[in-house]
Amino acid sequence: MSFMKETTRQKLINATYEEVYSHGYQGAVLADILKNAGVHKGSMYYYFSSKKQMVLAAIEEKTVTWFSDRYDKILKLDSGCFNEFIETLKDTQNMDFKRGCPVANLVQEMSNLDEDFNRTMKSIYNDFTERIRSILDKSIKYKEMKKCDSKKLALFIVSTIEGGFLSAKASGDIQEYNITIEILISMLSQYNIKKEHT
Amino acid sequence: MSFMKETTRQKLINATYEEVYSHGYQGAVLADILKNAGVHKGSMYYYFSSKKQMVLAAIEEKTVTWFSDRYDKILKLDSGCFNEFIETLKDTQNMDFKRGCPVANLVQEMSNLDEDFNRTMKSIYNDFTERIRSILDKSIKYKEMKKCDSKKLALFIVSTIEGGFLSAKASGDIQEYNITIEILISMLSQYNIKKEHT
DNA sequence: ATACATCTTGACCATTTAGTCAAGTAGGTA
DNA sequence: TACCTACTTGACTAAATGGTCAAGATGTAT
Repeated sequence: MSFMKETTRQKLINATYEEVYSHGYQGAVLADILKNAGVHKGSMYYYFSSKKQMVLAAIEEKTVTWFSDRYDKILKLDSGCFNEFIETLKDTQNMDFKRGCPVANLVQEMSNLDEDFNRTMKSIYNDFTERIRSILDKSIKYKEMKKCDSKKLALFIVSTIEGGFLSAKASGDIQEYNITIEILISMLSQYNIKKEHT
Repeated sequence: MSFMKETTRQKLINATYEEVYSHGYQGAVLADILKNAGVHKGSMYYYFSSKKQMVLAAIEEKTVTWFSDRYDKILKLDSGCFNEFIETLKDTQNMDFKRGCPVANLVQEMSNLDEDFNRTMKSIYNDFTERIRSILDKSIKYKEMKKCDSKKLALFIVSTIEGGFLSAKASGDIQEYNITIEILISMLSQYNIKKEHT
């Protein structure tokens, strides 16, 4: 029962996330979500009060993990944080350059149109930046990185990642992301404190 | 006649651009465009075969100038190109951070959904990058900038600008654009060849 | 004046789409 | 068995929206 409840709700959350990631919020068609979830309409309205509330729930529950899956393992490290971060930046696995960044997509589409979306996306975007900042702070703490304004630098890094993501989506060429990251890394290397031996 | 023709068509182009800039393509409502343009529906279908074709025309005609208005004056310069470029990056006039970058918005929303939009946005985005590249090449030519891979660097700069634009839209804080640009400029300064006197 | 081409008007249509609802099913419990 | 709560079903509705069309206006050339 409680198990079934989770299953139906989770099917909806998953299908909603996919549909919105592919078509945006305004382009997401409820009937298609329901078809892909294998759930009937009335059943959906048992769990969610509206399409918007369901999408908001899907975004919050699925997008938060998008970045954390990627960067949280770094925060568990004590040493090697900086290098591991650089390596992670280069890793394009699990990145869908055709559809772009699910967070950026919704920021662009909805932030200026709906206050609830604005709040949600702002929070997710900010969490991402704070996560990067934590990595920088740890790198500084462990003397792997020169002191700097980590808040500003984190914002710069996030902007560049998102911009690289966008460039790749615009051109249809993953290389544009890779090149952007390559230059970002070369610029970040001026903050790197090379270890002679460890 | 030919004058009236331009007027009606131009009213449609302008209203379409505004509507799409504000609500995206999928959120743009034809009736609202027509109301704002002060043009009747049948009249619109005299000039354009569909909503999509009208939007595509509006994007092409209005967005191409978005960046060129901003950067073309730099290309007319022979010396001082690099410094002028840096100054222009800092200039946030005519930038609407609530609505974001009109090009980026449409890339995010439509590039993976429609081949015509994909082609159009790719072309505009590429033109922008090429324009930046020309500025870099000129700076290098006039020895205001160190030699570098201007194509890659231009892409990096565009990615960062767009990412900064996105960050500002996400947070609702123009400062996030300013900070991103500030760090970009400090990183670009390593390419700068300082003139002792001129 | 007449005729032709260039636009304009707004009523009308077909489709899509989010949301409602009353009836039904199933599992647990007394 | 009887009953209750938790959930499911799918037909139905109302509104929004892109697109069509036939008739009308306007201007220009002969």
